[in-house]
Amino acid sequence: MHFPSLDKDQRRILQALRRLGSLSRSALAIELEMSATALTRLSRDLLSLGLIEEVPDNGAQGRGRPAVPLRLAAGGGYAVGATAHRGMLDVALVDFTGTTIAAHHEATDPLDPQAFARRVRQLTHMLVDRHGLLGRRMLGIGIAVPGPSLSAAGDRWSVVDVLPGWRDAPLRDIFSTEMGWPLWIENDANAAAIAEFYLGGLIRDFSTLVVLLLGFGIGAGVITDGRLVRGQYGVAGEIGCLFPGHLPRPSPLDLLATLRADGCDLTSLADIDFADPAQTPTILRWLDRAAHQLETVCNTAFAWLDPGAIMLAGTLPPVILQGLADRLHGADLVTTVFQRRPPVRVSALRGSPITLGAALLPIHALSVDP
Amino acid sequence: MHFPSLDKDQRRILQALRRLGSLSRSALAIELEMSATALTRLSRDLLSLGLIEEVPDNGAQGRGRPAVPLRLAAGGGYAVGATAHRGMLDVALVDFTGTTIAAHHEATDPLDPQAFARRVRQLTHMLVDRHGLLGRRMLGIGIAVPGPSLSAAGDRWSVVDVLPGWRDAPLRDIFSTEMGWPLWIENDANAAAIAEFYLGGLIRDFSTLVVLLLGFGIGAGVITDGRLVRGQYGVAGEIGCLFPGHLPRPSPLDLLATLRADGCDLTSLADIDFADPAQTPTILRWLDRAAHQLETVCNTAFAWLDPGAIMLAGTLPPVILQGLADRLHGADLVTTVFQRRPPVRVSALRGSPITLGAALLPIHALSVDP
DNA sequence: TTTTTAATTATTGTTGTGAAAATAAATAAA
DNA sequence: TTTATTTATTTTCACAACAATAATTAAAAA
Repeated sequence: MHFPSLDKDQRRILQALRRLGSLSRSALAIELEMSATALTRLSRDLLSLGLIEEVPDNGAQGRGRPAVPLRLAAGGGYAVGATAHRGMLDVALVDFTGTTIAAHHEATDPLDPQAFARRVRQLTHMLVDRHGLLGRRMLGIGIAVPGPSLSAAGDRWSVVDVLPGWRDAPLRDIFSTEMGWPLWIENDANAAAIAEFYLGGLIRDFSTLVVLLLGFGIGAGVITDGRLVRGQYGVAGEIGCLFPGHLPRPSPLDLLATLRADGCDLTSLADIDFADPAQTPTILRWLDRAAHQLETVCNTAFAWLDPGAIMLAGTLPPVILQGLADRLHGADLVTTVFQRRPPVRVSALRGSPITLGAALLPIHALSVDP
Repeated sequence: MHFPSLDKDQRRILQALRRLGSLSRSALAIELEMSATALTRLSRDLLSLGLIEEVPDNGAQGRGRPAVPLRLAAGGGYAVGATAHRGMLDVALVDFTGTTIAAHHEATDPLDPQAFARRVRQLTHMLVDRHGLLGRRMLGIGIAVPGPSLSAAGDRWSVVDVLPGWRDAPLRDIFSTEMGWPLWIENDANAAAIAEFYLGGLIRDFSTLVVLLLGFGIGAGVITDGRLVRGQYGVAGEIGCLFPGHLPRPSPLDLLATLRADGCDLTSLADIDFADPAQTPTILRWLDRAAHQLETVCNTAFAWLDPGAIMLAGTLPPVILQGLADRLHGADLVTTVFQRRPPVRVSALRGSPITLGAALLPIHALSVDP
């Protein structure tokens, strides 16, 4: 049922195109240090698989036969991503280039894994139908889950208690029997890291990065040398434990609680409004405190991992994330190697990086060797 | 000049033997999920390269043709490791299994990179001669250097100022012109991590680990999924920066300074003696403080990297390292996943893990794909 | 001698490879 | 307009690597 696995050289071609956009065969041959012959053959195979395509109408380039650039083909296939949250369900479809084809968001009652899988399957069928993808190649589905990315046995997940009925469930079995597609299950922060890597443009400049996900709790996804870091037991990046239990953590829920304690009458994260004069002072104060708490996180990330960038992502309004980034940017972080400024950025993705990253998991798996 | 690079499957065989000791061809075929035919061919090649050998006199095993276990061949080659310290120079030779053939330690005046390379070459020739290795295959030399493991340009090293004349020197050029052997240059803590991985037995149980190196400063080497983590700019694991500049760091030099401040008349680390009643109280006090400082380091290591084990290594007497480990072991670390105890251990290597790790670099390079 | 398990050897077909030659498609020059 | 030149890509071709199957040999115990 899996997509025929690709050659190492084919993978290298795809990854080069993902990083550099479009390149002619001869430019690829130079970039990847392969013979033109090999490149002709490999690109022919990838073309016939529909994973890449020739760029039409390419302008004048000087003497000689004009080069025909190659690029990833949107029609190379599509992949599905789904996120399991408390009280909501996100599904996204992306094409082979990573572009979003469709996204769906809905509020739900808490679902057990079986019900979740059934609903995701329904939604996928609906979206596939609506966007005319029936004939196209389905590369697989990625599911982002809050909690560690592996377990002792390798198939059970210690999902945090926001999802009743999920703890220690054999998610892989449940999902794959329910859906039948090639399946990837990943921690939500890791999924977000994948999304920022491929869609946030980080792949162009960096091979090592950290994504801080301020969601229901606080987690991090780590990529080094283009690979996800999961750790010995799958709990790498679980930085929530760095915050003492009796103190508030710099999460969106904490901001909400802070605002409420200050007398603001908010019911959900969506009500947070930096422009509201009643909220502004509290938010500013919270930003200072949260940034201060995150300083430690960033410092230890730099010390241990030396990422090319730290991305902030999560459910907070962009203004607020930017406020955190500005404060961290001005802070006295330890990354003074090579005189660079602390490269803390804010996610610029449209759509949930978690769900998009989940959808990219099947595509990522095509690009890196096992 | 490089050793002919090995096949992916050949590497897998070598790595399996390194992890499991010795296995028969059929056991390897099962372990690595390859056909017996393939295993015959691959092992024949490795045998003729002299990298593996058949284990003689293998006892009775029941009916059927007895299996002939294979193991790594000590005669498969030798590798050299050298460490550049302030005021001393370490060289070690290891065989292909990683066993130490010879080690040499000498005090020197501060050397510039050229003089260091010349001296290392001299010593290597001497040791090769003395141990009759002339006909054997030289796999290369690894050099461990204090400081980041890469640089912006990729060939210059920001070696810390303990080595005058080394900062920003093009070490790769200098060493390879001076010595002519296949060359690896690595951060000292990373080298120590390689040594603990292969020689400390960690490879048997873990693929992710952290080595804390308490040397002149304090650094760490990180291995995830069997690969060294270097980070975007080669400063991953440079955890010295986590300690505020105005406070003492829990390094051997700091212990020495603390002892002196308490009136003990010591001239070097070698004079530190836990059994000396004049020192014991100070050392105990220092242990408590140092362990407390290292708690943060361990916690952030667990949070970011989820290592299977954290090894303590360095120039301190084993009793003192063990004291640190005991305190960390009892401390309230965050690694309560799967109810395991914090796996903080003390290096049990005989010989300097830095120099041994440097010597293992050429061997490690044979085992992992680029 | 038979049985059992380990390891090797044909045998065959597939696949991937680089070098060199050939072809394609443009610009520059005559 | 024609021809030469240049660069990109493809084809041809001889060959090495490799895997899987089946048949064979090896070395022991029953």
